[in-house]
Order: sequence, then structure tokens, then C-alpha cells
Amino acid sequence: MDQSFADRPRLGRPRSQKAQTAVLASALSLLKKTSLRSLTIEEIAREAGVSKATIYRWWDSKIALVIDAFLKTIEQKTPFHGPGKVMTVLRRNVENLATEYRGLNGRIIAQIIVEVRDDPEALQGFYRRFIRVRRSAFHELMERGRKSGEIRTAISDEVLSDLLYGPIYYRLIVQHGPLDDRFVKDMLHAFQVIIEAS
Amino acid sequence: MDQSFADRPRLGRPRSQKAQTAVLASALSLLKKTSLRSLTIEEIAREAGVSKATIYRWWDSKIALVIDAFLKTIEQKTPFHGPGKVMTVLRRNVENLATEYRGLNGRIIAQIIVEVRDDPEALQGFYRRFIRVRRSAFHELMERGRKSGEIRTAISDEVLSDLLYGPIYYRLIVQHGPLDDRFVKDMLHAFQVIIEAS
Amino acid sequence: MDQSFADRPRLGRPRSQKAQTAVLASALSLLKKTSLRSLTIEEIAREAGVSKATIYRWWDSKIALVIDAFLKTIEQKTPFHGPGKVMTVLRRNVENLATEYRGLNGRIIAQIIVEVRDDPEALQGFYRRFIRVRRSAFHELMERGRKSGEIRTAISDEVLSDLLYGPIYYRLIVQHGPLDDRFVKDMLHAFQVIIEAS
Amino acid sequence: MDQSFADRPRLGRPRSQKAQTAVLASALSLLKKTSLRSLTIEEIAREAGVSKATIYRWWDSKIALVIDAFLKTIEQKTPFHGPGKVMTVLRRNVENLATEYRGLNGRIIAQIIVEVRDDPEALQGFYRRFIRVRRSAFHELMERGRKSGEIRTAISDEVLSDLLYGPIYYRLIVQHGPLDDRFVKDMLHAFQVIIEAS
DNA sequence: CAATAATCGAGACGGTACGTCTTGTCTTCAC
DNA sequence: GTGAAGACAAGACGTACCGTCTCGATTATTG
Repeated sequence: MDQSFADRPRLGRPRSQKAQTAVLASALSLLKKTSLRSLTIEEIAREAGVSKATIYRWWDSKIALVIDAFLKTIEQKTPFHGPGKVMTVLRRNVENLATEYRGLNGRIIAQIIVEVRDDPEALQGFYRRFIRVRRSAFHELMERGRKSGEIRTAISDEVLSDLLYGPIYYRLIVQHGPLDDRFVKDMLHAFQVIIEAS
Repeated sequence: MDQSFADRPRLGRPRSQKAQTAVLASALSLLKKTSLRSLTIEEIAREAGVSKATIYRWWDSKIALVIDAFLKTIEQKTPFHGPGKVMTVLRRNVENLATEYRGLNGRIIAQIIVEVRDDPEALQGFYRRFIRVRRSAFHELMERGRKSGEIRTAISDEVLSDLLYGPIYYRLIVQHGPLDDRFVKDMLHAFQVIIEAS
Repeated sequence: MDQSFADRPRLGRPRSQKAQTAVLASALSLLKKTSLRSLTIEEIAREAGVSKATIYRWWDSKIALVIDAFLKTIEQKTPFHGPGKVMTVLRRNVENLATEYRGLNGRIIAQIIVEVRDDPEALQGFYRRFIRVRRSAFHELMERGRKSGEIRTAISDEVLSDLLYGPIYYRLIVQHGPLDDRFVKDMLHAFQVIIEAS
Repeated sequence: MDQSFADRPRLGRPRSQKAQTAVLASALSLLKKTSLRSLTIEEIAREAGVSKATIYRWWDSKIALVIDAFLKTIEQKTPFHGPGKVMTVLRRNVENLATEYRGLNGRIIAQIIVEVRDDPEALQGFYRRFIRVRRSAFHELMERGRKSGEIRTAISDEVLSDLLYGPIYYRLIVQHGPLDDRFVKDMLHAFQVIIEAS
């Protein structure tokens, strides 16, 4: 989506908020029924009562549109905040993540990750808007843990993040095992062992 | 590829080995230039000097063909064997894997994993021929480690496998960080901490 | 249409005669309802139950297809034959032409002429298959008339042809006056005056 | 163009003469480069620095705009006046016409005629402003010829006009032969034969 | 050694989505 | 009340692949 939307020059007919909303809603709604692969711009346009040109005017590609639609619905959920011990916050975060990813949103995010792979521009956008935000929140939490003495390992936050979330995304995408409570519990246990090791 | 190739009835003109080889070779060769997404059956057929019908006769889909082509080149490598301590074997395996995945094969395997996601049949085939083989070899190695006392953790082999390989595949697919020596070293260190914890 | 249809190499699936016929029929049928301008390839394909690709495979453009369709229906009417005096043959020919052009076919031919104007390729095809055929028949008739003494003018056949048919096409296209019997009669009379003048 | 321009109510912002002029100029200028068919309103607007809405406000269609633009440049030429014998005036007129039509203006007028065909409104406008004017001047000249005895034929002026100009427009539009001196000479000769025949 | 049967290549087929383009209308702000 | 700027719905454009099909030509095994 065009990022300079707000500060765009005021000339001409203003962008239709209705059309934009309808497009994003249609995209999400169709994603519930079909895969990202078989989702077509044509069908989104049809469903939204919008012309294809309007979609192409504001989004470069199907994947850009879907990232937009998906993140609009997920961005507000701020999972890294809250008081208490670091492991408590992390436990809640990972449990929520697993719950979320077991359902429809897991299917969608997995498809986005997969799709974004060979589209450098989309990958960039996805990283900026999704990955980076989460990593930076994770980083702050780790800082807190180091100060409080909960985290004693010398392993960098970058790698710690991959250690905790890597296995989850691995299962999400490759689907060789479930994202169930047992798995989450084991993962968190292993993570705790790691951060407490000097 | 049709698995009953060997015990197929002998009636009619026999399948052309040449055509099959040419198709697999063309697929691999094209994968070096383009992404799996933009690889088309039509182009493979053109490049291989083979008709589309011939391809469709022997493979269900583009992804089935590519899995076939890719695994043919990678199956012989048996990475989990060798004497010595479990961590030594694992270290060698993970280092080899990371080296391999930093290059062309990483690109291909990542694309296959991603593509296979919403094609249950292909997912099944990929799991049987790739994932399961590796997991079972990993399992044997863990058994050895438990007997020798190297591995003391109660965490199941399934989860251990995800703990070790999950972060690697995570970076391979999402591409938010490099698969470099530093990363591998940290991963292995963390893994050792886990398996040694009672 | 591809002119080497008959002597095309025999490889591959043979061209579907049914599809070709359906396309031409649909084109003609739609031309009865709409103008050539608002006739679309898409609608022809839909009506004929044929894919757009099939149409584009065999015809370069809408106008090439329409010329093909129109001439298929009009080519058999060979108006320049017959015994008797030259003026008698011509009279019959011009009367038939005017009758024809007063109706649907006049509308179509006028549109073709108009459309063909800035498409050199189509113009070429139209000239070869329509204009040239008629001019050559006209030329033969004039030869006969000169031998029999009916035609005494020194004006070339080329110009004579334009003198006779020019006014008809002029009215057909510009539509400033009707192609009625009175007009035809006057035209023929004038033509007779010209050819008899030494 | 709106004919009540002069006596339009004076309310509101006055119509921009500049915009109108720019539109007509752009249309003519573009017609020199492209065909009328591929000329688009959008391009005219762009070239003229005018919005599409402004064009649609003042002209019904592309063809109305082009007729306006073209006739503005050609209307002043009054070709049927002058003293002397009728055939002399006609000869000069036809020669001028042929010269004119061999060039850019011929290309434009042919395209207009052809385009105007299935647009009754445009046809009407074109007829009133172009055809009728010429025909009425031709009619006056014929009257003079009949009085002076130069014209003895009983053929109506309407038909005479088509006899003389039909072949020229025929060649102009169908382009099967050149509008060269030889052709003009032959045409005039034939015409003379006709008008002198009782 | 002919008949049978499955293969091969070539390439046409109906279908569908692509991303672009033009049309004519509409909406806002500036003059 | 015009004007430009430009967004909008509609829908055709010509292209590219899809997966299926129909052909004539091959190439083995079977009877």
C-alpha cells in the first residue's frame, strides 16, 4: 500500500476509503476459503465490487495486499508487554502464538512467509512490518531479563529468538508435528535451561 | 514419479529413460536460473525436448517433479553416520547442512518446503522421502547418546530435533539472518546445554 | 486465417474444424446485432464456446477474422459471369450489388472498409481477397466489351471501374443519399454514355 | 461543440478559451502522428494540459472533437467560386481537392468519414458542416452551367456530384489506386462527356 | 511376423488469470 | 460555476500456462 497516503497532495478525487476497506475485507474473507496460491486479484476485485485497476493502483502485488490485510488484523495484538518475570511473559506469548497459529491465522501467516520468499520487495515489507517489530520487542524483554538476573547466557538475543521461535515456525511450515501444549511446554523448558546456563 | 515403475506390466512401448532423465535435468537446470514459483512445466518440456503430456504422464505436478529431481541429487548423502561422540557427529552434520543450505540447494529446498505446504500429496511424498529419513537417523543417534550417557535430558527426540533444526530452517525460509558459522556454533552450544541438563 | 491450412505439416493435434466454423459463425451472428467497432474478440469467443487463445492462434486481429467470416459468405456469389451484352451483365451486377449493400451486408462491408483503412496488413488481405478479385473480373468483362465494340472509350479499365463503383461505395459509406433504383439507373446510364464515347 | 457558445448565460467562471484552443490544437497535432483510431481522449487531455472532464463537458465524443478541430482548419477554403466556364471551375476544384487529399488532410478526412459512419449524431454534424456546404455550392455551379448551356444532361445534380466526387472518395478511402493527375484528368474527361450528353 | 498396446513428439484445445489500457463518471479543492 | 487533477467501476485487450486431448509414428511383447 502506498505509504504516503496521509501526506499525499490533496489534488484530485480523494482515495476511496470504502474501496480500500472492501478490498482488504474481501481478501481476508477469501483467504478463509481458499489458499493464498489460488487467491486471485480478479476474484478479490469481484467480491469487493471494485475494479482491478483500483487494486493495482494501490498494491503492487497480491502478496503486498495480503500482508496489508493480515497485519491490519494482527498488529494491535501486542504480545510482549506485561509485568512479571521474563519467563512468565514469554510463556504467555508463546502459548498465545501457538494457539493463534494452530488456527486460520497460522495457515495464513505460513502462506505469507512461503510466498514472500522469492519476492524481495514483499520480503522487505514483511520483515519491516512483522519480523522486525517482534524481534525488537523480544530484545527489550531480554534486556530486562539480563538486568534482573533471570537471563545469564552469553548467547545473543538474535540467536535466542531463533531458538525459541524457530521450532514453532518450523512446525508451522513443514507440518511434521503439532503445535500442541506438550510441544510448547517442552520448548519453553528447553529455553529456560538455556537462558539460565552461564 | 510413479513408484510401481519396476513392476509395471510389460505391455506396450517401454518408458523412455532418456525422456525422464532429460526432464529431471532440465528441471534442475532451470531451477538454477529461476524460482520454483516461476518455473513452468511448459518451459521444462521445451528445454527437455519432451512433450507436456509425457511429463504429466509420469508426475502429478510440478512440485512432485521437482522433489524427484532434487532428491535424486541429494539422497545418497548420508550425514548421520560415523564414529565418535554424539555431539561430534551432530556438529559435523549441522555444519555440513548449513554449508549446503547457504548455497543453491538451500534456495531449492526452501522453495520446496514452502511450495509443498498446501499440496497434501506432495507434502506426504516429501515427508516420506526427506523428513522421515532424516528424523529416523537422528533418532538412532539420540538413542546412542542416551546409552552412552551423553544425553540426559527428558525431552523427546521429536522435540530435540526441532530444537536443533528448527532455527536453521527458520532462517533458511524467512531469511531474517544468515546461516553463518557463528550462528551454527551458538546453536550447537545451546543444544549441548539442553541435552546435558537432567 | 492461416492460408497454409491445407498443406500444414501433419504433426500435433489437428486443427478443430468445428472451432473454426463456430468462430466465423459467431462473428457473423454478432455483427448482425452490433457494430464492428463494438464487436469484441471476447464476446466472439464466449458465443462460439471457444477460448480466446484459439482465435488469436488463427487470426491476427478482429478485422482479419471478420474479413474471413464475411468473405466466406459472399465469395460464392460470382456476379460478373453470364452471357449477353456487357451492359446487361454490368446492369445485373450493379443492381445486385446495390440490393446487397442496402441491407446488412452493406453495413458490414462499409465497416470493414472503414476499419481496414489504418491496418496495412488487413488492408492488404482485404485487397487481395475482395477488391482484386472483383477488379480482375471487371477487367475481363471490359476486354470482351472492347472486342465486341460495345466499349469505345479510351479510358482505362481501372478508372472505368472507379467511375462505376466509386459513387456506389461513396454513398454506401458517407450515407448522404440512398442506393435506390433511381440512383442505380442514373449511374448505369452515365456509365453507358462514357463507354460509348470515342 | 456546443453551438450556443456566443449566447450562453454569463454566470460563473467563464469558459476557458485557452483550454478549448489547446484541446483542438492537441487533437490536430496528435492526428499527424497517429491514426484517428488510436487517438485517445486521455492522450489529448494530457497533451493539452486539460482534464478529461473538461473535454467531455464540451464534446460528446472523440469524433465530434476531431470534426470540430479539422473543420476549423478547413472551413475557410471556399473552392467553388470564381468566374469562367463551369468545367474550368470544376477542374480547378477537383485538382485542388486531389492535391489536398493526397496529403495529411486526406488521411484525416478519410478517417473521419469512416469513423462517423456508425455514430448518427456525428454523421449528422459532419454532413451539415462539410458535405452539405459543398453540395450546395456544387448545385449553384451546376445551375450556372445549365443556364449557360454547358450542362445538357438530364441527370440530377445529386447524382452528378456523386459521379464526380464518388470515385475520388472511393480511392481516398479504399486506397486501391492513387489520386494522381492522370486519374483526375480521366475523371474530368468522363464527367465532361456526361454533362454534354443530351 | 503380425497384432496389440503403451509410449513418444507435437501441438491444438477450453479455460482462466494476468497486468494494462481506455472509457465515461465522479469527487474534491482552487480560482 | 468552471477548471485540473485524478480516483473510480467497467470491461476488453493480448499473453501465458494450465492440464487435457488427438494425432501419426515408434517400439516392445504376445499370439
